[in-house]
Amino acid sequence: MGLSDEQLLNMKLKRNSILETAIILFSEKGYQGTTVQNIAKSAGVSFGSVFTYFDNKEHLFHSAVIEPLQTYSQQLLNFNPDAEDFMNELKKMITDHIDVFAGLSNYLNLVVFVIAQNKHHKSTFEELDDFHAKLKEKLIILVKNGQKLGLLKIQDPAYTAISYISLLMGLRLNLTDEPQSTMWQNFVPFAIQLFGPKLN
Amino acid sequence: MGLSDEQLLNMKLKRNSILETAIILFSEKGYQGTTVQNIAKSAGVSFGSVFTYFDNKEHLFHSAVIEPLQTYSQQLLNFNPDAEDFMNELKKMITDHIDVFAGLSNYLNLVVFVIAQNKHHKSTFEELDDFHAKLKEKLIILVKNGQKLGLLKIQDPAYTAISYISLLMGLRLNLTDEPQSTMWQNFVPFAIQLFGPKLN
Amino acid sequence: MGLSDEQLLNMKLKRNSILETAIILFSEKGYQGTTVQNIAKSAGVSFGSVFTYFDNKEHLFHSAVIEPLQTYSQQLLNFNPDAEDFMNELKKMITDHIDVFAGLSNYLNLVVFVIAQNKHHKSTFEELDDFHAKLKEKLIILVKNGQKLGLLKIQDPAYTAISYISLLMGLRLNLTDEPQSTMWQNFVPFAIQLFGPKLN
Amino acid sequence: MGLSDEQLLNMKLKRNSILETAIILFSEKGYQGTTVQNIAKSAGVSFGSVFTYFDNKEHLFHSAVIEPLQTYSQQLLNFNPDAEDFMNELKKMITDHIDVFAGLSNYLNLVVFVIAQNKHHKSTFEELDDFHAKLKEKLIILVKNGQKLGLLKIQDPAYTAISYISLLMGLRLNLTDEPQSTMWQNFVPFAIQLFGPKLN
DNA sequence: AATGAATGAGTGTTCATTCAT
DNA sequence: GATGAATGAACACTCATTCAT
Repeated sequence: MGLSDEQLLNMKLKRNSILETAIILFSEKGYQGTTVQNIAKSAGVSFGSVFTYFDNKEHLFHSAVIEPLQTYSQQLLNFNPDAEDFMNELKKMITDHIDVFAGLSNYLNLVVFVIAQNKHHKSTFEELDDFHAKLKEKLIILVKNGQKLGLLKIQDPAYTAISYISLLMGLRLNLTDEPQSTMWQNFVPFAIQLFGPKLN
Repeated sequence: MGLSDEQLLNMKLKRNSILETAIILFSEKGYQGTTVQNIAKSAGVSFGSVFTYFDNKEHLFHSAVIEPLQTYSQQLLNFNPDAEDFMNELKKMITDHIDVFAGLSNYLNLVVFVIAQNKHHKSTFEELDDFHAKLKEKLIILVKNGQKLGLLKIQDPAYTAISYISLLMGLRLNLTDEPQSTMWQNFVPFAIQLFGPKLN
Repeated sequence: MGLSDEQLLNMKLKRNSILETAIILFSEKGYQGTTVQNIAKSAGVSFGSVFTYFDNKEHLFHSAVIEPLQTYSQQLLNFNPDAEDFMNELKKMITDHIDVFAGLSNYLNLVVFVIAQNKHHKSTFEELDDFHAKLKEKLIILVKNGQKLGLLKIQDPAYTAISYISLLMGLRLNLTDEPQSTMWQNFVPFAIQLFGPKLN
Repeated sequence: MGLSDEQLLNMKLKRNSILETAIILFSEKGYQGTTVQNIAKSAGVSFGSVFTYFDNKEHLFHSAVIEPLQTYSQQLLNFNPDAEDFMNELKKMITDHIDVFAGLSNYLNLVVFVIAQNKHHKSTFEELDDFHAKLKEKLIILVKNGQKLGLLKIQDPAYTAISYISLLMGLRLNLTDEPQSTMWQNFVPFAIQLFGPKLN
């Protein structure tokens, strides 16, 4: 006997509720500082239900890090390195990226925990690292095009990409308290400068 | 009858050994992921000895974060915002800062943990934040002077300072694996660009 | 879906088993001399189960002292200070009290520990003290009535009550080893004498 | 080379200071609730010194219970069961006993702990029990004499002795808070009644 | 004799995981 | 599938005792 659609929907909602709660709690208190009980209570589900949806705590953590990555990954990779109107595309990309990072508040803490404890969360770290490599590669292509077009100064494209990503992550750490405010947009010009534009 | 000089020296060494081990382990596995037993074994002292030198685990963590801060703080504040040869001072400062951050490898993870879990490590966070504010203020003065001298483009000095610090922290996170290599120096030009120099 | 009736009954039995074991062990070895492990093993439950039923050791101790008090309290207050046949009521009360104290063997040690360490078990002590005050008050009324009726010699009713309670407690301490024997009944006449009866 | 008189005196004083502190602390917090560190600090001696004077904690506890017993024992046995003026001797004895118990405040807690935990403090308990037996025997002789002289009603002398000792101990437990006040003397008539005097 | 650092067994408590209902 | 009681390994911390100085 299969489950009714309603039941299936219900389960999906429940799983989501657990996952979202987990992201918040893990990001505030870390992996070890968060208990399964905490998550269950905050998510309003019974203790045992957490294990119905996730094999164990480590899997839950993994899902909390990796599942949102799909969305963010799309948003962050959503630029055209071969765009004709290069400078506009660059500005648009940076503006979009800043927007995404401004909204990441809880989630980025998770990423930082995984990076900091990469030996403990090995497979999770590797998935994050894959995305990081992908983003870096696409940025390198972008930079190379900008330089070919004579719109960016000549400087190492890989270091440019790393600097840029680092700035975004560093900002997220430094502005932890900030409301996801318009203030973030003020950093767009600084990010652009890292790319070495010949004219602003 | 007090303790002999030799004993006192020995105790100092022992305390140091515990503290340095704690920095490494806390930075690799976080506060909750590190056990006092771990630290004792790695430091080659008995379990009980840790408590001879530190009241409890929280105090040990606090010391692990705050005591090295004295050294780093001096190094990072060691620049002259009113220097006559402004551009040279700016380059020298950035080169020095990059050097310091290149060597921070384990320690910065600790800082990141404190920022990420600032509610849990409240008093520790506040001390870090004090230093951060101090550094920011001094950088702002520097930027203002550079702009007054006509050597830097006009842009908000506070945002400049935040961008710069964020870049340094972001780099440290992204280059976790890197040997404290000469590679780091390649990021100096990118950091300089954040300050908006009129001529490179 | 709640728990089945059978489960609920089982839990009740388990809680009781822990509590009774705790009373025995605490009374034999004191609060600090008894470990939670001891109690769990003697009660035949797992270590963790103790904490399923009692928040912590202090709460368990509190329950071990206070819960039986309800029963004993009823038994000890079960006399009529205004009875018409005064001397019979007095004798009946004393006989009953001696019976209760004869059966208290383990429990009274607990009470004694709480009194002796009243600063450490403050709230528990206060609850015991409340009962003590209630018993004393009711005894005072009884004595006053006996004196009004001309059946008891005139002596301070409060001191009479204290002497009587003290005798009961002192006996329990001194007869620790005694089987809860008929021997106890031999002390009834001595207790009566404390009340100063004009004719025996 | 022997120790000077001054040194010997000093050691005696130090040992005494430790012992007296131990009596107070053990009586307030029990054997397990008191740490050697506590005692050392309160006595104003170094931690290690405690072990210079007492082999271990158990020995210290034993001494704290047994050494004062010499004094109290003498005071409590200081009556003449064959006195000619029987009733006066009885009253004097009771008055003296009440005085001693009024002053016993801390010490009696110790006794109670030993009785309550007699299995744990076995040898200490036995020494206390010896004294108890001695006191009981002497009281029995006294009672027998009083009955022979026709001054006390006929009742079992052993139970009389036990009742009397129980009353004293019970009072001490019940009046823990009381200043060692004159109030205690008010209980003399009640104690006398336990002996069954034909005329008061 | 005096000191207090060193040690590690033992304590109360937490918590991920299992499993019967 | 949902629940939460049961379990015991693991943790931070305490403390009696030892011992070098």
